[in-house]
Amino acid sequence: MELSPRFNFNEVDEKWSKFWVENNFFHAHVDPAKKPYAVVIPPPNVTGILHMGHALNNTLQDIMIRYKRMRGFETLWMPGTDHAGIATQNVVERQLSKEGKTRHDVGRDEMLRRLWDWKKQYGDTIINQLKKLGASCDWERTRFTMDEEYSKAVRSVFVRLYEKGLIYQGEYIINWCPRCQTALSDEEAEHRDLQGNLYYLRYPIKGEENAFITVATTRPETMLGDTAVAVNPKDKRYKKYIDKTLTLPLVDREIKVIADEFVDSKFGTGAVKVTPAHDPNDFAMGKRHKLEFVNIMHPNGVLNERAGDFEGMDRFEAREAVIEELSELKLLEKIEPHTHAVGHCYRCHTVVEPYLSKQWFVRMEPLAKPALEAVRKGKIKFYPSLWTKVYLNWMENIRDWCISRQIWWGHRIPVWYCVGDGQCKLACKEPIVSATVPEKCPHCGSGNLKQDEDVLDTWFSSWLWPFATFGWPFEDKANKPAREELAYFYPTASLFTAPEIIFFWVARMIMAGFEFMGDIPFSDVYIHGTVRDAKGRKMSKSLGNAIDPLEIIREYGADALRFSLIINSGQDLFISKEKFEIGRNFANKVWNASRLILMRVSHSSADFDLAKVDRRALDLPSRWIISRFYVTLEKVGAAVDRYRFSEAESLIYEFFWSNFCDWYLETIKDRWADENVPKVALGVLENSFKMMHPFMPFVTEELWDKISKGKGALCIQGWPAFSRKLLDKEAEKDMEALRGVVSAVRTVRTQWNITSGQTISCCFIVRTRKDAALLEANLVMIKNMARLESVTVGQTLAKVKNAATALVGGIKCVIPLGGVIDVDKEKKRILDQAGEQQRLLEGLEKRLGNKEFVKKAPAEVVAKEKERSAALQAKVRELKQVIASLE
RNA sequence: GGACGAAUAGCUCAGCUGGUUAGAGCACUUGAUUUACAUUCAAGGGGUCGAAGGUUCAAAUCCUUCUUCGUCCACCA
Repeated sequence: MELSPRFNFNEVDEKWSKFWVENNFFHAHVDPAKKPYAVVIPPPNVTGILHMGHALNNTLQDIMIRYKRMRGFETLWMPGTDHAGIATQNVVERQLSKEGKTRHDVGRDEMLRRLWDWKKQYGDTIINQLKKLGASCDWERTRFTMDEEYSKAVRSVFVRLYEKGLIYQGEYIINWCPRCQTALSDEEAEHRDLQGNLYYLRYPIKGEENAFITVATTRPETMLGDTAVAVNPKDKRYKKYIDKTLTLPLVDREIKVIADEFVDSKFGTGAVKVTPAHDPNDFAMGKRHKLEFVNIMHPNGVLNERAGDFEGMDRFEAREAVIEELSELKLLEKIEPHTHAVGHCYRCHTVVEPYLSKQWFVRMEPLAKPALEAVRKGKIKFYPSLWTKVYLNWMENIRDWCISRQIWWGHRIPVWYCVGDGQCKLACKEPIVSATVPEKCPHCGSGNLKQDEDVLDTWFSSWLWPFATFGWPFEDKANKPAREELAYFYPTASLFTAPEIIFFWVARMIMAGFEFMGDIPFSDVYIHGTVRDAKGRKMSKSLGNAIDPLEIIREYGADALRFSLIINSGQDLFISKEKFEIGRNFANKVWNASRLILMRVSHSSADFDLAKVDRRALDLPSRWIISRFYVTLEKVGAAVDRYRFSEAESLIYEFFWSNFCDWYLETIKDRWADENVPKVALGVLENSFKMMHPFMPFVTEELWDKISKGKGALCIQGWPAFSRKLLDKEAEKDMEALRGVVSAVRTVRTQWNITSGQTISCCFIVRTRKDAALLEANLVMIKNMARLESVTVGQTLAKVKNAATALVGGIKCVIPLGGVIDVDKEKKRILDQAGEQQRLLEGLEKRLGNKEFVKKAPAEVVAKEKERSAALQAKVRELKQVIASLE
């Protein structure tokens, strides 16, 4: 069979991703004979296009899922997308604005129609891209957070929590995005340090000439909504002013000086302006002191009628204007530069406004309790474990969750208000909370009901993902199979996500799991690093530093993308395009090694069972490579089990490239006619495909298909079985010795600048029969690997003039070089070597002479050191003799 | 302000429970190639393991302090 000299991933990738899906290999079902292993995908936004973060996240999941599938688990990888309320609405609003319209121009129904159209047209984009990556999801189950069934779960959860008293409505200061014109949760407001100013404003004291209290603020425009000035009751400077009346400049409102412990006397002037409607702390103070709440702003950030002359100005415009006017009135004392953290909308990056409005909230403390316990007691484990503390710290200080959003794309809040038809009584003011559309008001019977305008936070649906994707709460009683599936696969096994998602999603899923399923949603949480550019900046479209994974797939192949990402994924990844060469080169190496074997080996050799072969019939390199394979297999499995994916790949890389290709395949080059050699080569290759498949599914499936046709698809093969008996310690040790000998000869070759045209011979001088036998048995291999013309093995120290020498273990290589050798140079080299060994020996002997060491160190350490010392002594002796022979 | 992490070759990092002469990839130098692969092979140079103390027979590894970076959280107006 002919293979091209390059791995043409372009011809291969699509073929297999189609093949896997068409053959339904990834469809999971209840199988009592198998253990379940389920992972739910972090649902990407429907607006999403695959970026490096997705590529990393999904490759990790795919490795684990493919690995577990091969290990005999019934694996389910549940895919789907998230409706991403604000993000999606923003996308469609941008389309609208190209037509010169806003969502309010077209109205809610038309806007929703457009949103669904958009979803139908583009919503599968990222799903298709995940298929290109090789993700082995159960695609039949692909869910969307706004599927009808899923939406039922969301409404049901709202009603349940409301009935439990865990959902309430109230007027509070929330994070408001004036551009999106919606409330945001605390997590959705991203704090960034901004260079701003601290403005010192003077508020005149009523009835006193030229007397002021100076307050400091970063947002001077909010002074228009001030309803008090607060000082610390212990602050001696201000004691006399407490309860005095001030005149609020520009709006001429009379406000009181109040005393509140919250005020930090050391900051600013020690006196704080209090704006209860525009600042969370002031809001609390306002409640404590029963102050008036003056809202000076429209939802779009433009000042309203309460702002007097400033009405109609944007908040930042007003800031300038207020300062200018106060300055003219000589009421601006000074301006100091001041850096402080300012919240930004996580979707559009507009500066968030603390804004007073009526919203729905979830009471989190009761939900957090079991979720905290589960992690504290280790029922849920984080990998790496350091994230445990981050999680616990947040959960211990959890605050209520604002879940209403003033947008249209999402799950509409299942609350209705009785508008009444004349006969309405007081009771009808109670909202009607119902999972289904109520027909009439339960109090007055009126059918004139109006649903709450708001929708729910996107995360209020995604926190149900691990069970709502199965069809929970199964209101359709006939849906028995789905119930069984949930019972079988829940709790799921592992969750793979990025650190910034811990609060948004992971913590909330754990809470929902306990609240609605009475159990953890998953037992392991693997937190992977962030993908950054070579300079360490986050990859982002706006920075223009993003590398498109699809471009890498086109140019280097999906396996190259996957392999390169994972081998760099120990912590945060610093990625540039060249980083993907390692994966491309490795996939190509796998391809070419297979090509070599295919060119020499007939397919009948494929039935060779590595695990059952009689080792005694094999040559040393074959025994060695089989043992190396099993050592690697065991370590790779252990690494994946511990979520150490980059380590697993390094092991594979080292084994396949440095051991199998560079040594084994090289040693057998002239021995394809031997009985066992082709079988071992093919056997190791086939088993390597299995071991490598979770990491590089495409190239391995392609090669498996070429080499092992008839055994079925590689992706559903069993993981090679391991047992200690398959290891061959002796072969490993012997082969290491011979590799050292070969390397030593090669070094001498390079050092003496011996080109390939020149043939040299080597004499090995050994002390033990065992070494002699080892060399004799492998002379051909050594000759080939070290490119030697002739080799002899002797047991006496030959006195050879003009010879380069090298010592490996107990074996001395003597290479007569005739005229090429510069005796002085060689002498110096040997002397240097001897000096170094001597130093090592002295250090060792000092340690061995230390009674404490001999007494306290573990016996095997002492034994090892003694052995080493003996070997070093022999070596030093040898080197001295070599020098003598050069005299 | 709090919490957590990192510092090892020019660069990116591994080094897990203290125990051979601290490793890998990239980059660099030199050489090889009618041979499966130049997306290759071989050989080499390059390290006071951030600093200072301490514990120990033994420290890159454990402890303390410091320095420098990073991440997350937080209402200092």
